[in-house]
Amino acid sequence: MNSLNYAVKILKKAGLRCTPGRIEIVSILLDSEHPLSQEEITAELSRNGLDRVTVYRALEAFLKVGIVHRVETGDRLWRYALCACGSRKHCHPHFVCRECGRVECLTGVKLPTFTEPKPGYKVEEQETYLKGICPECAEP
Amino acid sequence: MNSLNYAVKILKKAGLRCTPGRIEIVSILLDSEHPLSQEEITAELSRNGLDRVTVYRALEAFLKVGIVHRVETGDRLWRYALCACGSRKHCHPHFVCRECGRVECLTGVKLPTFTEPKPGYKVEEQETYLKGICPECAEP
DNA sequence: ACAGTAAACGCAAATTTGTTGCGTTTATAT
DNA sequence: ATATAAACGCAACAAATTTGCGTTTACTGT
Ligand SMILES: [Mn+2]
Ligand SMILES: [Mn+2]
Ligand SMILES: [Zn+2]
Ligand SMILES: [Zn+2]
Repeated sequence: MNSLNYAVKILKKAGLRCTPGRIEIVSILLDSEHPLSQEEITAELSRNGLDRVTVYRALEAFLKVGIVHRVETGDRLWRYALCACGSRKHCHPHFVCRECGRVECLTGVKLPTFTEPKPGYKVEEQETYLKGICPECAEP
Repeated sequence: MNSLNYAVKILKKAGLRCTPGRIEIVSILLDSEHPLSQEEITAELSRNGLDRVTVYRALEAFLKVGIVHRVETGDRLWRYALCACGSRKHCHPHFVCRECGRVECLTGVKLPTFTEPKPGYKVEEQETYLKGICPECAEP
């Protein structure tokens, strides 16, 4: 199944409307290997694409129903990726390259469990960011 | 030793000038149990406090010499806390309450080690945020 | 197929958070 | 005491995201 058809399926299952714009956003996220910002998504939209505001609102809606997760690396840019785990919660750590800024989902890596780091503190979700140098930016 | 005198010591040791403004910022951070944003710091400054630009520049200088660390919880607000470890790198996870938004340094909790999560990815620093409910926001 | 309705959209303006430029003041070393 | 670079204040700027509001469109049920 191509990513456009799969996008429709994802939206339907989430109870969202299948507008051409939202289908394309989901499909772009499906085809991307790493989390994307609004600007990166807008740049990949076909001609006569969507307004920025519309992209923001779509991503917010996707987050609410849990089909994407939001990656917050501290550069004040929000990036979004489709969830394999079907929840808006993070189920893997993320790698951030200090050289090229690229962000990557470390889907194969387990998160350690912090159930109650201090008495009375209930942990519901965990985010772990590993910052360093990616293979492409490493000295050859 | 009161926090004002201790602040002077910290600034001197870091090679920064001991201006009344910077002494007060360090002292506010010393007295705080949790990381503070520019706005929170400005609010605690004595009358005829500092310009907000000055506070930002002081925090940036503190970060550069490693006397504070910056906490980035994804709400687009940077918060700063004094380092026990004497480095700008994170040496403990942080807790974020989804109810009251309060951020806390979990100084007692060890960070797990991810040396090379994927082949070729060199990790230099790690940030871990635990999100959930703090004791004060938990149902009684 | 058709009408009603709430969701999605586009555009303009606003908001939030942090940055830059530049002239003035001040802490500190000599 | 003086020189000098660091620190400061103010105004303007900048980037990312949000809000308001009127219009369009996808779906639901005839
Ligand atoms: Mn991810
Ligand atoms: Mn901390
Ligand atoms: Zn890189
Ligand atoms: Zn709380």
